[in-house]
Amino acid sequence: MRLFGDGGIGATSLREVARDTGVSPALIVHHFGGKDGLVAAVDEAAIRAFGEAYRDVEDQPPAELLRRRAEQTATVMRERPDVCAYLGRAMVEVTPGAARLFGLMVSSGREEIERLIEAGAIRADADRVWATLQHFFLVWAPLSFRPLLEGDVGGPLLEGRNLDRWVDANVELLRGGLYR
Amino acid sequence: MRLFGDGGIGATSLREVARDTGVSPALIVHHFGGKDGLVAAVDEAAIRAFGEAYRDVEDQPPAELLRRRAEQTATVMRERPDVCAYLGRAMVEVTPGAARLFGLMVSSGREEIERLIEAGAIRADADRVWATLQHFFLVWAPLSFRPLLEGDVGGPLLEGRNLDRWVDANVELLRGGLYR
DNA sequence: GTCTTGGCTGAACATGCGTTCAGCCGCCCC
DNA sequence: GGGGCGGCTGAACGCATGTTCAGCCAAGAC
Repeated sequence: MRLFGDGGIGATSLREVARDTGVSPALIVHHFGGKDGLVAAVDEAAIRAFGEAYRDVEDQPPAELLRRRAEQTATVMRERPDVCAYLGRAMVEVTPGAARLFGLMVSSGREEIERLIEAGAIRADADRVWATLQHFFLVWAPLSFRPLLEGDVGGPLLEGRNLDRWVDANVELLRGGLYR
Repeated sequence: MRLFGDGGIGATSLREVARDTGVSPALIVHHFGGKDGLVAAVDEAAIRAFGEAYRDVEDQPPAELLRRRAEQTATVMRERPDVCAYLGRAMVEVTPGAARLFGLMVSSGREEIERLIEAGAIRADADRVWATLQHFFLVWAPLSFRPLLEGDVGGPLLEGRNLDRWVDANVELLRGGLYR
């Protein structure tokens, strides 16, 4: 997961993984059936690790729910940067598991938005599809653009106190916009 | 550009490009000095094509400026989907040119945000760094996530009338938020 | 008509890839 | 203590990649 996340999935060879793990390439094939199998296993592990952060989040007031979601992602970033780096890559390399996860997040996000609109917590004239995607992008783009962020913005934008600032910025943007 | 945008830069071989163009792989090497040179040339062409859409946008009222930016990107998506597909890929594969472009967009976006804050058009307590990145993500994420969007959401989300909806959704989110 | 030039190619090269497979070797059962 | 077994490996395979290079061949100069 760490190697795939750092170097990209397609660009990381089985031999690299084997060398890093201290086993032979043949063993990886033996266990996982090939590189695709390995990717599928890593997908599953990453999705499980990420999904665990999203337990018991129901029944919160809308604004708090939003903050909770962002905070949970920030927590995963802090505690399992490898998982986040991997999922960010997997999303843009369109791993089967990542596509599944995306489908899940979009459809459940969509349902939640519908619910929030009905409850009057979100503007009724909001575009349901794009509102869902905006939520997704604001949370996930930092993961997928991480190499770019760290390479050019410079600082460790996705660590420490900066993550709190990121959560705050997202919550404030979604609550009240940026312009006045 | 089209092949790199569709299949990814690292995953598209020189031979594929040669076959599609009707020349020999050796000619590409002869002209561009190798695959890296070809990527650099495509980078430059894409950045130029994309940059041309951003001419003469100064001196607009803030809210209109925002809309103009989004509309210009939407226009490029409509007229040069190849450029957008390529740049979306280049951003996540961190091509040298894409990193340069990202640096440029972030620093100029940052300056603009400062200006808008001073002018009172943006909340003074906004986080300058993250506000810049939010703008960037909302505009660029659809480009980089395009394969995912089309694969899973289904429809041609980045075509026709959907692009207008995308622009509207972004403008409304940045102006007034989503929740109330 | 001949010569020169330069765009362009086919064939080959070294390298690295994912994968296969015969077989080693330490562990557990009898 | 001997025998079977399964985790694990080294070496090889076929293939695709980026790159090199000697040389073809049409076009322009004289």
